[in-house]
Amino acid sequence: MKKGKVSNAVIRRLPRYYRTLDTLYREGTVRISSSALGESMGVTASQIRQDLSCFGEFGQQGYGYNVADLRQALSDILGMNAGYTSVLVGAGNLGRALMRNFHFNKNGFSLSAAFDVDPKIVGTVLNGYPIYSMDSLDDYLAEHKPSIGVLTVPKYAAQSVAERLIAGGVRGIWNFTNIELDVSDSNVVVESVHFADSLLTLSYLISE
Amino acid sequence: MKKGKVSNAVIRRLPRYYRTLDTLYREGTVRISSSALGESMGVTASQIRQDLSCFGEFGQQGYGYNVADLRQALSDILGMNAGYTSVLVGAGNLGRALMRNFHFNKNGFSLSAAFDVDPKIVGTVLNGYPIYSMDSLDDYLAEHKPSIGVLTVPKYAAQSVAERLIAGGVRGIWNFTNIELDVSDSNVVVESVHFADSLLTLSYLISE
DNA sequence: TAGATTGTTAATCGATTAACAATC
DNA sequence: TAGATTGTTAATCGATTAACAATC
Repeated sequence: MKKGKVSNAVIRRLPRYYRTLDTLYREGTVRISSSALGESMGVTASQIRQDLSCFGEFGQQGYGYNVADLRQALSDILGMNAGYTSVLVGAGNLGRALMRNFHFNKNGFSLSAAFDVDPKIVGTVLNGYPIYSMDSLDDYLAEHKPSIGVLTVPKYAAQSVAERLIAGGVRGIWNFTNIELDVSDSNVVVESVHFADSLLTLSYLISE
Repeated sequence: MKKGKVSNAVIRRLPRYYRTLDTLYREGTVRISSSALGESMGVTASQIRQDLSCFGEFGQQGYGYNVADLRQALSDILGMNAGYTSVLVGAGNLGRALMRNFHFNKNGFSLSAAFDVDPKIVGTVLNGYPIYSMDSLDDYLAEHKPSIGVLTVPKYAAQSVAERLIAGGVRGIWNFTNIELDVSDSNVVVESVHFADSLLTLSYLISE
């Protein structure tokens, strides 16, 4: 779908474009110009037009962008309609918080199952998601071939579980553990949510 | 403490420098050169030296950097030793996951209390942190003047709670809600953890 | 001392912004 | 049509990398 080399800076802005367009769409806004969109997001109109031009032509001279169409285009670009599937490994506090609160479906990912070592929760169902034993992870991966694995295990288990996920064929790991995963397979993408980095950035900013 | 204008790109790299140095420190590494550090982090030695030069001189020609000293310097730069305090608002799944698993102290923030609307948990203590009623939030802020507020409330409550935190004098908000907070006070910093943006970035990357 | 490695200046590269012809 | 706004090219700005004198 994508063409040419899209810079990381652009890629990181795409979700926010989508999110803003989605809000406008839900509010019933029909059209918006790059300058109005830029104003509302605190970026320049030039940047928006330049960024979008990496993927095609979505606007119309003299009119701007149709909100519904651009939202749809962005969701396609982001792969939200590709039918990606996911499994979650580690149904502790954070894993359960994601299972209960995070809208996987709204973001294009169906979550099919969770895995944990704790026999007290293995076999239960949380918010509609079954929790299976870690022992069955590898067989499950082989059978269902999920696109990504959500990694919410304790730190010490992170690397070994990541390797099992990769051996099982996932294409991406959504990493919530605070370690740098050592992933040699260059076809597997790791996206990390580093809570501590975020808090320390805030700490720096309030220190200035 | 900081001098001059430090670019956002540099600021965002600081926590990772700290994290890497901390790991080296715990492993007992005494000294490291910018090239060795760069190699292990996947960045150039030039960038590390250039970044650090924003804050002072921490190395020694022919030797490199003393790991313990540089780690300490980074923690100072990040404000980890400034005695910052925090409160958490919204003790739902995510809030409780943070209270149980996130090491506030290791990151220089003492968490003094949590607040929630649910009468079933108000008055309880979780992992040593007392959970108080939302009704008492404003008085608590006035009395204790925490540095930051951790915002883990439901979406619909986010903006109004943020305003109460700001009125109560916090200098920063660590925002886990998926909305763009409208903060007019330019002295208050908002740092957001956008789960959906992170997952959508991963989605894009595996689509390539 | 000789070798290593810093901090910093200069060169390069890439990303953002400005400008404008095309055109709805 | 006239006004508005795009997509894109050119100009600017900023960030990264390379080079090297200083020096431990």
